[in-house]
Amino acid sequence: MKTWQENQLQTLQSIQSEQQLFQTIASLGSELGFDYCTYGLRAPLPLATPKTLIFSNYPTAWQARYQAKNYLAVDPTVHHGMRSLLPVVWTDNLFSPVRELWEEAKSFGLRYGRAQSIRDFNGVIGMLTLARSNEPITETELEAKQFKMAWLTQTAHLGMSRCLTPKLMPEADAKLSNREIAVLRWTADGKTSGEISSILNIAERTVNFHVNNAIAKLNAANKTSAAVKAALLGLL
Amino acid sequence: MKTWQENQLQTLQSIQSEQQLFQTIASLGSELGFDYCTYGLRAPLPLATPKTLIFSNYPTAWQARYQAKNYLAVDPTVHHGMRSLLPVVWTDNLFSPVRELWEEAKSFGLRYGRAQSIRDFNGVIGMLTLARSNEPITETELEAKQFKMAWLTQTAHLGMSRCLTPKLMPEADAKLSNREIAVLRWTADGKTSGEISSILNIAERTVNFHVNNAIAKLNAANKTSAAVKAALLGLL
DNA sequence: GCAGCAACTGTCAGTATTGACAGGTTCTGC
DNA sequence: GCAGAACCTGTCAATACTGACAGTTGCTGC
Repeated sequence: MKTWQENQLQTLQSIQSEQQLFQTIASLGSELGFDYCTYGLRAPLPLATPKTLIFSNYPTAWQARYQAKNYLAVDPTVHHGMRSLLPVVWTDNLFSPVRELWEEAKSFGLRYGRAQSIRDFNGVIGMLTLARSNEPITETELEAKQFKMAWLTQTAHLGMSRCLTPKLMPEADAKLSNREIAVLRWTADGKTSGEISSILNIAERTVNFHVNNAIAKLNAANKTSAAVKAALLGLL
Repeated sequence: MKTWQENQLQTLQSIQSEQQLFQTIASLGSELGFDYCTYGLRAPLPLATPKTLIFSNYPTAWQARYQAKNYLAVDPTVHHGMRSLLPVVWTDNLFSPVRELWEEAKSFGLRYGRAQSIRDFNGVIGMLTLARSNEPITETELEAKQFKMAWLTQTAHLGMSRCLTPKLMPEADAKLSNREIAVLRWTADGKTSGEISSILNIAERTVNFHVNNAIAKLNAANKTSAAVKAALLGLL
């Protein structure tokens, strides 16, 4: 017999389309008592212009508004989710720096919500928000549901990132050879080609050879970019 | 009134010594029915020689044995925890590649266990293992406790990494200026100083100036190392 | 007003990296 | 036996980075 969690997990892991996956997640959120559900995913690369994807069943008018005003850049829940794994519940205090966003959200019926983020081993961040219009979230309810919500955040992200990571970051499953990995590791630690050649007892030319192969495999512009990509993607 | 989770969280966040913290975590594990508890933490830097810390109340003889045979390098639970956020339950199948380790562990009374890892926004990985000698872990028990165990994994790591990150990676709280961050971001994406000077409309010399300041603040040997450190530590 | 910081710019010599030239060895799987 | 991969090595010219020289400007907080 499978546990409830394993069943849920298996379901979420077997779905191949991200749209269907989100529908399933939203319905699990609904079972937990939340009409609205939003899942956001942020790739760690490229660093200067990070890619963010959002799946949501919020009212479309609010989604449009949110995008038009670029609320993503100032949303305190997003800000929190970018630097903490702890769940956060929507409060007046949380939204105090951006009163306008908060008032507008409430006018669209988004009054009570809870968000939590997670970071996987490819460096991809996922954030799941569950929200509703009517009933405030009580301490008692939190106590009862916190675990399930955390679990849903995690499994939702596992499923979604499985679908989306290959599209957003094709380099994530580059196969680096052992030598390429070793050389990149030392490079990332700040060693020059000459130093690495001493460490590995090979010619400096060979070090550069492996570095260049890694640069090509990672579709990087240079050594620095290759080292950063490999490190962020957990290839080292 | 605070929820059970918030209380636990607050307790774990208020303790300052990592030893005391581990004691508290172990007793929470005990409440969940597991006599043995191990928490391992792995810093993402340096890449070539990563630092790992382990806190454990396993029999000391087994801990010594584990270290002597360098089982850390082959332990399948560690291997799993390094690349997946999913919990893993000890099974014969899991340990099939390293029968020796598994037989020895059992001889020390480590028969039934469950491990899960987590990765925070500094890139630090934490893994919590709960184990016991006598009673097998049933599906029913898992279903009942999975959420709490996941929660404990998370809060344990939050507390432990709060204590240990400053010691292991002092650069983690380096304060980079806005320009330093911008320049490092583009550097990490593979742009040369000349390209960045065009992007930011400043002289190439100025780009190098900011890069050098960042290198100093991050205690890095060169540009590449600075970019990798900043990226892995989430400073960008 | 002034200290301190962030941001900006210049030159120059020495060192490192990149890209393109052209190979050889060793091992694994079919 | 042979293809393919990983691993290894050499030279050379162009480009990029590093470190040390020596400043100016503008803003913030005391």
